[in-house]
Amino acid sequence: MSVTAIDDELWSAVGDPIRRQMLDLLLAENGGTATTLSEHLPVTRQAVAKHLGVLDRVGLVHARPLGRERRYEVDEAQLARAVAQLTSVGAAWDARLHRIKRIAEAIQRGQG
Amino acid sequence: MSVTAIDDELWSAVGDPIRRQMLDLLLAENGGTATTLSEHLPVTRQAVAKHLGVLDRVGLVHARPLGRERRYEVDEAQLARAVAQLTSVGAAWDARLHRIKRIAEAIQRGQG
DNA sequence: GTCACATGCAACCAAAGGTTGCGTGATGGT
DNA sequence: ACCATCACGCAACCTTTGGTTGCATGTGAC
Repeated sequence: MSVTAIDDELWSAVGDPIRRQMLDLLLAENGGTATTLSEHLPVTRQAVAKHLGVLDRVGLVHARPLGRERRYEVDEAQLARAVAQLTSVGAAWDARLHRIKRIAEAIQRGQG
Repeated sequence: MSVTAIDDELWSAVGDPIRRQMLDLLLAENGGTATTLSEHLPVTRQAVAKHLGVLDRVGLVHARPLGRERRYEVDEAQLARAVAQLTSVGAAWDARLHRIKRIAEAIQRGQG
């Protein structure tokens, strides 16, 4: 199996900078709507709504109708899973880099 | 500054699943060309060449003409930087999640 | 009821990822 | 030296994705 044995959908969901900011905002303000989020972002409400759709589809957020609003909240378990995957990929690359470094050093010793 | 105080270009470079696989392959095989990489990937050589262009532009890989080939190698320092950023974003979200959990527990204690 | 506001929907645009086809330049065998 | 081959680069074209504007709908407040 590949080093990046992760859920590509989940990764690509957090791969977009706007979506990352949205997750930040949702965490910071404990939820929000397309309208409130768009006030803090450089894109329109409709663009935010589409991103919320993406995040919803991969389960990173959930919507709840609240009056005439549609309030979104972060699914903490799913975000934790995404964080774990980020960490995992980073760790894998890190391990490869370290292994390469060890091999390089071994060669150095052998030749030096 | 935002929690995701990272270089968006660098992130979006590793945000693409094909490019992540390419980095894996380049690390595993200690470099490669568009042709050799495409043999292990579900896309054409031309697509791989475009991705290599992206990775090259953000400095994650460097090309070196070698005979009639154009061999690419990972820039270890830059990849380490990318890994650090992945880890950093993950850590930030993780901290927020933990803080939320603590607050929730405090409320629980207060109400219980 | 009516006015305001938050959404939802549709059409339209631009950039990114992908493909095919073709031209070119260096390798290598004869 | 010659020619077939292999690796590349370039260009045209297609599809998806992120973004916009404009308009219709529904819910809340007064």
